[in-house]
Amino acid sequence: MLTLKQINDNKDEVIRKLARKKFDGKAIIEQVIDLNNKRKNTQVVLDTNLAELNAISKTIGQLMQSGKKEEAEAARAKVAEMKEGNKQLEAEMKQAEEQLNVLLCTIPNLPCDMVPDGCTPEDNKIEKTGGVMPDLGKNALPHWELAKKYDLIDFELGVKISGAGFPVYKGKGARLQRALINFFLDNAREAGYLEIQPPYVVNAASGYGTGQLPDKEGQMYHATQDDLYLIPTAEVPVTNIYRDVILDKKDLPIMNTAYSACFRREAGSYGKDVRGLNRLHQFDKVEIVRIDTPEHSYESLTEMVNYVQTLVEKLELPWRILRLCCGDMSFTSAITFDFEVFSAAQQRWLEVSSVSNFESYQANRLKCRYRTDDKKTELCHTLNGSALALPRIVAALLENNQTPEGIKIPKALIPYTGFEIIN
RNA sequence: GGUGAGAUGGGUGAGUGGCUGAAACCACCAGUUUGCUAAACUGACGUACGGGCAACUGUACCGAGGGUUCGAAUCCCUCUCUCACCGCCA
Repeated sequence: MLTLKQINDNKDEVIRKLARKKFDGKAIIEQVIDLNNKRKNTQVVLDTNLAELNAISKTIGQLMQSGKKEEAEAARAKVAEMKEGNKQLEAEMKQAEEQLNVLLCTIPNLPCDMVPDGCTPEDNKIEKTGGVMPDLGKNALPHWELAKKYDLIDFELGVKISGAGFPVYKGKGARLQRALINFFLDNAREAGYLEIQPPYVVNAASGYGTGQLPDKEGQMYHATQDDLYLIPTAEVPVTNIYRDVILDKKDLPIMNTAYSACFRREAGSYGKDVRGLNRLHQFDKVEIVRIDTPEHSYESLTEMVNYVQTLVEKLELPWRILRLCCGDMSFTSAITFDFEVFSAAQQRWLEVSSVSNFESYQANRLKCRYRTDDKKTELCHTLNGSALALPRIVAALLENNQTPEGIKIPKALIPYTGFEIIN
């Protein structure tokens, strides 16, 4: 969430930036500022009262010890009535704080100045493209047909065991999954990321820390008996490592990577958009996470985008980078670059990565801070990106590399798969 | 699942009603000494929200929430978590 300081100091700018994100913040920002002022005024009175009470209590102790009973009793009576008023003030403080918190949670992050205007995916800006579009001729098969033909993935079997959106990978299909995970993790490690193996279920505090809760509760599977949530991405457990932590500046940027299975309920969509591997309830992903100083976070973002680019290049897929417009970005993001690869049989671009800088928005909820050179604490910036999500990569690999002889594995991946062709 | 013990500052750990925002030690930071390093010595050393131009200062926080009391880390209640032993088990 935004900080009160951000809102107080730059009210008009905040409202203007929120408007770019199609969020009418005028009323709510005014409300936040009023509420905060009210809270401050109440605190001044309450603190003064408490200071007086503390002083009197101390006096009573001294009077008792020196045996001045009557004076002590008199002071006691005085204190009793003061306390009543304080109860009221305390309740007001608490209420104001709670209301503030609720309001702040409903305000999205501000888009940074480099984010283009716009509302819909059509307004996203194509930043960069690369790779070669394959020419598959007339009889190209979509990946779900290829998966069946070569017995790589069994969607119906998944339905039997779990439900739609839980495919069963078999044989070279399963080995391809494992190869990609290792390939991505090894690359991340070589790029300087520390590998983490996080828990796949998290508590409510973690869900809140990264912003899945309280609003997007429905997106996560919830194990109600133990009140734990299945993670929708490794971002949740990994980022929460740094919840309520004050980092040393010399340890920044923190660079973590983690593989995890990801679980998403995602009710709603149907049809060809969700056919095959395009959208699943369970999928595999390697995530990269960075925690950095505000001064350096945009350099980190560039490095992350460049790193993801190396992955799609090594996989020899046609790719493009989109700079998302204000309206298409997530609630918590300040700027987002999406990576898409072209899936040639479906003839469509598939999103395989989303790299974002959240600036201090997430860190404020997480209370993730670092110590500046002058020993002050300041909120960190958090960033993350997929590197990469497997299913759509697999879809594109299968479709783009199909030949009459079989499906060819890109060179960089062969050491990981142990085979060069699926036939 | 059963039984017992516990939760205090970056760490170890003292503290059973006022002199404790918290001893001591370690770590970290600044300085002195010293060819360098080390050692030794001196000092500083929690977080948040306020007030003040500032020096500085108020309040809250000893797992969380409530209660008793003029006054709670300390007493009472509830919850959460951790550890140990037993049982079960990958």
